[in-house]
Amino acid sequence: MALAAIRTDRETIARSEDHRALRIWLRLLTCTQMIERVVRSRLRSRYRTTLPRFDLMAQLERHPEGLKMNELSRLLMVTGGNVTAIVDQLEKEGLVERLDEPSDRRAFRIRLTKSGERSFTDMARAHEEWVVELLSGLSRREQDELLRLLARAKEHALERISEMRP
Amino acid sequence: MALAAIRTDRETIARSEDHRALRIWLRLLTCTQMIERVVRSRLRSRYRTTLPRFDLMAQLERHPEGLKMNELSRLLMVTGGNVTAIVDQLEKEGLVERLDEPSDRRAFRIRLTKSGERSFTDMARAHEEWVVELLSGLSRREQDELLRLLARAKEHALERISEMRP
DNA sequence: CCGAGATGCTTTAAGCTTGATCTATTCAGG
DNA sequence: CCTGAATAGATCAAGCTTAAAGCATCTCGG
Repeated sequence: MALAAIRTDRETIARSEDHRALRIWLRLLTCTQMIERVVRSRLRSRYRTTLPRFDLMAQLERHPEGLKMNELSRLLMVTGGNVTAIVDQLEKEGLVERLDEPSDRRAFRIRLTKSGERSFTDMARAHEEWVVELLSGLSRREQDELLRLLARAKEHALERISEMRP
Repeated sequence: MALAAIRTDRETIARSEDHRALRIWLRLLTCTQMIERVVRSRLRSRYRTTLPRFDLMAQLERHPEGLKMNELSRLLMVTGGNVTAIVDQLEKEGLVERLDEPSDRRAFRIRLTKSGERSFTDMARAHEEWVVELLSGLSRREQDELLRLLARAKEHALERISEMRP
């Protein structure tokens, strides 16, 4: 829930030029949250898991040699404390394992177990189907254009962020 | 954190047609989360508040006559239990008040206090500046096009959702 | 070689969120 | 008028998330 100050029904006519930015922001939020809600709900009801766990397993699936906690933290863009708790849960379910890192006794290397690999493959297939279906209303050209605009919005926002002081 | 199964660095060349949908989804997520993170951080450090509270106050600012809990729940798209906790916190800080609803003894009407109105006006101005700045890298035409594509993506996704079984 | 600073991971408190459940109240139909 | 169903809001357990603090370990410069 992260709705900005804007007219009663979200996407209404802007009061001024500046409101376009607020409307874009609001639409980004509602689109993202709508798809996220569907995905979260499906993962919970069909696989008894959660989206953060799924995402973490997705990162591990792409790195068969495993990832360190701080690498997971960076890739997933969440804090180390959060990664610790999610890895704890997955380890408890036997889906991942913590392996010692010989070159650094502070660190661990997290890897999917065999059970975790099978489980993830199953969920990933369904996940892709859901996302494809939810976004299938856009034509090929519209999808390409949306990708391009989101990429531009992101890179410009990143520029602004690096220029801003906290 | 809701990253899907996709190539190591997020926005890489799709393996197949279906991956375009995943890439769009991923870009939606990273754009949204990036802006959200900035806004949350600013609200916390400069105003000692949180984004959900800001959003709730935004809804109340537009309804001077107040809103019932279930109306807030619907507008903010979160569960009633969540609204209860956030209203509790804002009431404790003297920013909102719960008024009896004469026609229904089960219900309350939530309204901003004078203090809450002043506080919100202050934050809303800053919030709009931040969002405008973060999205200012896009041209006017690109912003219009992004709004249009997000609207189309949303309406199509809504259609799919209403057709899907849970 | 040693000490200060940095790093990796964990723990803690606080906040948000959901879905299920509970109590009090309202409403509609017989 | 009465009863069963629905509704409004609160509570609870579980999960995610952050920022800050703590401990163990590593690195680098003097």
